[in-house]
Amino acid sequence: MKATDILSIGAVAERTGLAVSALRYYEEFGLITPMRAPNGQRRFRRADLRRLAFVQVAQGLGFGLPRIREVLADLPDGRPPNARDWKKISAMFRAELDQRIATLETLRDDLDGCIGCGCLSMERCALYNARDKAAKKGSGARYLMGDRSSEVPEVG
Amino acid sequence: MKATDILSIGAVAERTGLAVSALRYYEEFGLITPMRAPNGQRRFRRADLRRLAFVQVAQGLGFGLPRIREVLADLPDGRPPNARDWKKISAMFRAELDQRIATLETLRDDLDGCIGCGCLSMERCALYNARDKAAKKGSGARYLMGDRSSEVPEVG
DNA sequence: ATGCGACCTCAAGTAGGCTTGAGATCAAGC
DNA sequence: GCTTGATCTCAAGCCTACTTGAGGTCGCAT
Repeated sequence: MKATDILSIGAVAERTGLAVSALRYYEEFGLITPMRAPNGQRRFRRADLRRLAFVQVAQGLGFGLPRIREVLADLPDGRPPNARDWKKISAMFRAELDQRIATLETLRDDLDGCIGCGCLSMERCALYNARDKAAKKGSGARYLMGDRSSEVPEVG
Repeated sequence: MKATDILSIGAVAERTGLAVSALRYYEEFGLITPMRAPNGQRRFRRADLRRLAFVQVAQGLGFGLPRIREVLADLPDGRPPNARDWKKISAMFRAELDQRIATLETLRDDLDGCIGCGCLSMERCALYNARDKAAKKGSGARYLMGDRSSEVPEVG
């Protein structure tokens, strides 16, 4: 192993694009467990870089940190994840994405079925009722990946 | 108009399924502007119920309150939204959903392309890089509609 | 020896979307 | 007259994923 296998928090921040503060937070949260130098400074290994890459990808897929922590607990710590490990994870990701896509498509279809009715009836409207199944799972956080709520789509 | 056209906050809460506190918050936020009884209590009209139904649907579609407020500003207050109003809104919703679905599908395809490689390379991995475009649009809030991050999908 | 940058800890702040609590008022029922 | 329940206002708290700030240490270069 080369000396570059042991990295300071600043070096890791630069490599991963994560903020130093985020790295410290991740440690506190239990996503990574860097070693410590005698002076108390954090020392990161390759395995930590892999874990962090995983965290970033999983976040991009929309997973929350608690869920990511769970999944990380299953990933090998000392060796790179092998095809088997990765297949397991990716199958889960895929199921997750398929689920989400399906939900959105249902919503879109309901929307199409509703165009022009303008009812939004609490008793009858498919869209109104879709909300119960689709939304309000988490207590906060309803913004979506790729959310463009502050932009104004130019539509008719 | 019948007497039931004027509702107390409690009655509205019951009808819409929203908490009383949420209704007050919505007023403060500017989503609704209920009238006031001489004693200071809020009095809601049918129009308010429609607006609230709209808020719930829009939230289900993943819009944030600021965006919903914008859209509501365009909706008629005194009369039910007509086909024209509704078509405008629904076109926007649809664009929004199509966008989100496309993003997820891209992500899923990248994922499929990556299965078995296990690299998560910061330089080369499509998934890792997808994160830059797909995620981190908002500052917080990465949870998704239909998020199941606290459940564990039974996979392989 | 002094200044600089990188690091440390711990506490508090941010945004979004609410909820909860304290303290007050009001209408109705007994 | 008094309690009960619904309402009111205003302030503070909660959750996620962090950032920011205060105050201190470490090691190196000048």
